Amino acid sequence: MNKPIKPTESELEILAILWERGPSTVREIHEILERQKEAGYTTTLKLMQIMHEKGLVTRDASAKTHIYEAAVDRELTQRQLLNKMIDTVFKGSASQLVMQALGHHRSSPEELDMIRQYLNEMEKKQK
Amino acid sequence: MNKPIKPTESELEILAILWERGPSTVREIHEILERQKEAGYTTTLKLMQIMHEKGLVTRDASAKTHIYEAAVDRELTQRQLLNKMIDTVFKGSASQLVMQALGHHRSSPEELDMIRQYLNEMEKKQK
DNA sequence: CTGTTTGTACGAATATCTTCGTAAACGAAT
DNA sequence: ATTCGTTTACGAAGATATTCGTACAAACAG
Repeated sequence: MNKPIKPTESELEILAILWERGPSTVREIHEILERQKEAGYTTTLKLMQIMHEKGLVTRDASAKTHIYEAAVDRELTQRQLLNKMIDTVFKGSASQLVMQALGHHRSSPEELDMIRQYLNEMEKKQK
Repeated sequence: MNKPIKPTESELEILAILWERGPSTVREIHEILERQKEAGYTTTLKLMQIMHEKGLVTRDASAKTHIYEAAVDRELTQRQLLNKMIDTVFKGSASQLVMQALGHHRSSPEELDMIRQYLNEMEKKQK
């Protein structure tokens, strides 16, 4: 079993931005981060340096302004976080999580259709 | 907006047990906890005392052996954790979370049926 | 070249979480 | 009453996360 990726709250916020934008400078990340929460520039910098030490991001330091990129796979991270959550908070029942998620995060009919399709495919494959 | 419930990892594990068992003593919780992870008794005790300070649990201290009970609603907590996760890690798309959850946490056909039913009901109500 | 801006590095203060040792209180058994 | 096992209270150490000030380097403007 691979060691689980366990980013902290703050690290996750940065990862999310990196996943969305692709390779970015500290300043770019910082500016987006600032919209969501109060933060000093060096704070963001330090966080990203730590993430680099931990291997959560890679960086290109060839130019003066370094460019950071997510080093952990988005889907893999999502999956790990979800599984942990299912285990602890939903006593192992994924469907309970699914219903809870759908119940309170108003989804469009299109999204619901997509999920329905997905369900059908899953059932086919299971045979 | 109510202040979000933000239990730590360890606190969540304890809450999960309390939700499952209902009111319990420290020893009862500790014994279950021990099956999942290494932990000293006083460690569990301290955690639950802190949770009491934070208002995550209530306790009946009338007898020598105190009895603890979850003070935060299970569904509400689940919802808040999920919403946060959807926002940060799934860029706001609940359906993406749903598919990710279903895809990797093999669910039984019964569970899938339950979800399908749930989807239908949701769509009806939305009209 | 000199001063200003923009960036990284580093270290330290602070906060929060986790763990556990030790002591005191209590009840039950001898 | 003394002892023994169980429980709570308290405090502190260790680990991890968060925040930011300061120093130094590079690029840039004049």
